[in-house]
Amino acid sequence: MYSEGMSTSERLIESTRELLWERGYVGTSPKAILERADAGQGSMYHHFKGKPDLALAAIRRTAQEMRAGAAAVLDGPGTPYERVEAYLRRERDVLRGCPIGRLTMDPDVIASDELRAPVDETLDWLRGRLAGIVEEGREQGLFAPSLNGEEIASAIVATVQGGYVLARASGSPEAFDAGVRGLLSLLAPRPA
Amino acid sequence: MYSEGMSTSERLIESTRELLWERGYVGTSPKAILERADAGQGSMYHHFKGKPDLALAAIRRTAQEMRAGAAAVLDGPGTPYERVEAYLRRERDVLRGCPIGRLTMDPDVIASDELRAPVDETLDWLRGRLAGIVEEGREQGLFAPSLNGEEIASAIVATVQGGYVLARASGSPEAFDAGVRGLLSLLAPRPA
DNA sequence: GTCTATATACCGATAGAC
DNA sequence: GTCTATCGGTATATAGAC
Repeated sequence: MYSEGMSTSERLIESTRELLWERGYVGTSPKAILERADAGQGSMYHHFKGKPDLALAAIRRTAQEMRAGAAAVLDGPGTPYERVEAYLRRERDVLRGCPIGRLTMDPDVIASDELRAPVDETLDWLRGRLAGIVEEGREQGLFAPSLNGEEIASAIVATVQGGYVLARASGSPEAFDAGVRGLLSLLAPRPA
Repeated sequence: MYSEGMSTSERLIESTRELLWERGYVGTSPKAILERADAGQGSMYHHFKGKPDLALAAIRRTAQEMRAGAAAVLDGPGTPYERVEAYLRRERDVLRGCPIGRLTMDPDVIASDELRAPVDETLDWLRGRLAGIVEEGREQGLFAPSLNGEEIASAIVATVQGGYVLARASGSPEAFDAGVRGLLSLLAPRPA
């Protein structure tokens, strides 16, 4: 399933990342992970303390990757509006949902401060980053002075996370795109 | 757990509704349902064909209830903006998440057209209802002519659904409320 | 580091007595 | 309608050989 150059522990983490994305924490069994990683029981319990420990490694890596991807867009060129737009219109595998956001619907993840931490930190970082960009745009007179950076940032991230919900419910990315277009139309910079 | 006047099949459905909300479909076992309903294996398989059949009854009822609750607010008095605001600011048990929306993160629900149908229909109905209200507001000159009812409606529902994600990630309703305030500030009617 | 064997509990369902 | 018994399979982990 993975390139030969990948260590067993790497294959375990990558398999876990995929399964957590597809099926969540509760829906992912060690057995399924081992089959996908082409590894035996012994390997998993040698490298990791158990399912929660392996999941934590997987979640941390996914969180890190998500941050890097978002940062690349948010640090890109353009006006604040253009950077927000680039983030919202960014190519996504919409029907697969957000590998980080979906974990918030997992009771065992929410019940564990350790597993929840990387999820919280990632979304919080994203909101903070967007809030700064919105504030920047407001100072430039691009956005109305009545807008609050933190609040708009929350609405932006929520629209994306909720867009996944709508898309998966309907089985089509259309609702996600509609929500993004709607938010962008509300956010459109005032004509100079 | 339930009033004595409730039939076994009613108790089974109610227990399933609670567990689906708390733990999702994958995370809910017949055993847990039976314990909560104070019923035996035999009762469940007498009244229902199995777990999917019972879950379907529970989901349909929850969907029906959610529609009725939303309709009560959306059909209420006030301008279109005020009705959208009433919907967004409506009291919610934010940290519990949406009992319908959360099902979209359940792989077994998404894999089954039958289980997914009530979820899809409910969110679709909600979007349609909100789209009508936004269109109404636009005709009244309350909202900019550039806005599209369907798109704004999608953004509204997505903000709510995504708000649950942010709240559950952080363990606090604050992010949900911030997103709602942000969206409302963007939507605020143009001064007449 | 990896393997196989083993363990206890639970999964979702069926059978048949009452 | 409800109960208990039973089923083959899986969940998550440990033990110990190699």
